[in-house]
Amino acid sequence: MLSGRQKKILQIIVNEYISTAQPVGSVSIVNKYGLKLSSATIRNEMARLEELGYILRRHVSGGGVPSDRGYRYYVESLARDAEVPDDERLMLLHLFHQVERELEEWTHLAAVILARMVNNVAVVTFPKAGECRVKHVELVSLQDSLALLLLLLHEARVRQQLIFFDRAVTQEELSYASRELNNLFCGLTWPQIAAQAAGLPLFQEQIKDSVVQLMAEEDERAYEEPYIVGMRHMLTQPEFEQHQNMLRVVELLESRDVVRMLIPSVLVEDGVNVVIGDDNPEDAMRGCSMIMTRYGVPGEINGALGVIGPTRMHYDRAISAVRYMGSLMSELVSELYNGPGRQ
Amino acid sequence: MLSGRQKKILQIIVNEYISTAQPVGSVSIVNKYGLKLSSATIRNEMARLEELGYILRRHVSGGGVPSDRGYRYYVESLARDAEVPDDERLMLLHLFHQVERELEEWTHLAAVILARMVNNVAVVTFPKAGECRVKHVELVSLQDSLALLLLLLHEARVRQQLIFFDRAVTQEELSYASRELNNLFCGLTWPQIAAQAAGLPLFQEQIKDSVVQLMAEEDERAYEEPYIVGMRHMLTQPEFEQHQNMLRVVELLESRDVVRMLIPSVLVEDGVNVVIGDDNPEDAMRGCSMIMTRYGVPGEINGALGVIGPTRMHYDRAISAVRYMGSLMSELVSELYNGPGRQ
DNA sequence: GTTAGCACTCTATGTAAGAGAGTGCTAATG
DNA sequence: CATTAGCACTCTCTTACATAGAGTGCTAAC
Repeated sequence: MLSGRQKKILQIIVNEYISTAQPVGSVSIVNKYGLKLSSATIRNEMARLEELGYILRRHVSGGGVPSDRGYRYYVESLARDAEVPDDERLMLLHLFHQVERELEEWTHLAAVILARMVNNVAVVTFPKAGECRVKHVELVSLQDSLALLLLLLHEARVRQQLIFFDRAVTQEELSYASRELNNLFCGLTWPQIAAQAAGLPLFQEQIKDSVVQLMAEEDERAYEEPYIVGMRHMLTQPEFEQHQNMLRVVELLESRDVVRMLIPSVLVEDGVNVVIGDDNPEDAMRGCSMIMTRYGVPGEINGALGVIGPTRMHYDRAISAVRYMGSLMSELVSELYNGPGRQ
Repeated sequence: MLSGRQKKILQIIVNEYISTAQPVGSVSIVNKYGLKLSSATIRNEMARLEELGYILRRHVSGGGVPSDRGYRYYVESLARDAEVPDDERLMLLHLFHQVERELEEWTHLAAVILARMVNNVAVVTFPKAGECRVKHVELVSLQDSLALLLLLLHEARVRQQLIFFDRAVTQEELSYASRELNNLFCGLTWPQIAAQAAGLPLFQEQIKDSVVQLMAEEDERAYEEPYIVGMRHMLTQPEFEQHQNMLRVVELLESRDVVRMLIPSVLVEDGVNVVIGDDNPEDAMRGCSMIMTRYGVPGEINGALGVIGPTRMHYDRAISAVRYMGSLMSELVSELYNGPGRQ
């Protein structure tokens, strides 16, 4: 266990290192924070902190740098409860009400704003229901034997696909089929649709296949295209001045795989999730931390959003920003989903 | 005018510098390319080339580096006619036929492939018709007074918008309105729709407004979201080892503004468009070149695609790749647009 | 338990020297 | 007259070394 003084010193070291990116020495601690202690005492305590693994030294006589463990302690005991100041909240609310009432706009805006708030990369996924259900089916003839299938799913999500028939099909036939299939499919998930008895006209069968295929794809690619925004901010951080570090992270982020892989785990638990340094599954992300949260309507719609940056990051700011943005997006989504009628 | 020999030497210098990123000296030219000339002669010619502005020297006694002018000459006279080898073409064709028959998939795939072909950033816009026209209108009731407007435009592009009515509206009313409005709007542009005489039921008027608004937006934001892919490739280039250079370019690319601004000019002329170094309007792009082309169906659908990289880039490869990708995408688009019936 | 004092360590910075690459010029050559 | 050999010269890059500065660890005194 850390003593109160050790805690305090650790906090100072982390704060100082976070904002200067320079190893923190015992003298500067005394000078800047006016403790009623001498540098020698600080040194003793720092030696203890190093022993316990909370700080590291790059060289025997270089100042202290927080270890992952140090950051973790800092986050657990000191940075959890920060809040976004009221005026900033207001400004954000305002921003969100200025754009179109559309999920796509919102998720994108959330990513851009979040990235700017924390000066790092922001990740925001499009929210998605557990299993998609048909809301409406529409067929539009494009040419003789070519039609467009429009599939409206719950949460106002639209999917489309071209369908080629092996014979000419008129718009009337298609309209009729739309009505039929709407009655049959509305409200169902794709396994339910697939399980329906056959016996449809041949070309309706073909449409059914397309519907099932589209929905299966949709369910499968859970969080396909997260917005990943703000590299320009993150790359101004001094840790990325070395070309190699920078490259590894850019590669990883641009491929999106990592981010995508990480998201499912976030959705399990509620609240803000902080992954620091070594905890990252991916090697290239060892020097980075991620702060993520789920958002949406519990049990109905789930999205994830968060921040990625170097381990040396303003955790208090990042955590509060992520938490607030999550709650804001949850509100927006549930408003959209449950309808705006019931204020 | 350059003599044949000067041309040859310039070509060697550019080639050599492109692949090594090192200033090219007179001796290495003689050694590597087995010219029947001494290094002194090469030096004389290089002095002349420098005088004419085709090459630069960083220091009095550092080898030659192509200037923007040198690159331009190189591109004009030497790299215009390269072609993508047949086997690579086949492979690409194959790749495109493996994915879904969908524009979005294609544009994204084109960007990814192009970036990998040239080891730089690729830009691909979604193609877009000059003026969008209504193909189909559909209305789906979501709640009492909330409906979703689905607007299908030509080129199988779908737009959607939520509409709030000030009274409850049934699905029957909406379906009826869909049919009515389809008859009225089908094939029209938004100014034509807006110009139609009024006299519709009030809530249909509201739908009309939404349609017009959606289409106007669509026409306005011409090339909104180009795919910009492959930073990881470009950033491996040695010119981006300096943090500053890297930052400037990442910032520019991530903001997308520049790319968006550049695209209209590309669409004017046919063929592959090469912008080298200083020609770039944006300061931060001075060290970069862009190779762009339009694609699509002339006069009907236009998209742009191309490559961005440091001025020291494999122009022959880049130009041939862009040209081929343009023609490939044009084929795909026109096939989709004119229908696949007429091979 | 805390602190002053001091020797010690490591980095960062600046300077100097030498190697290497490449040039420009001059004079000789075919 | 174009070409070439030869050579002095220039500039960068690397290595080595010295120095200043920051910071520590330890010991002894308070």
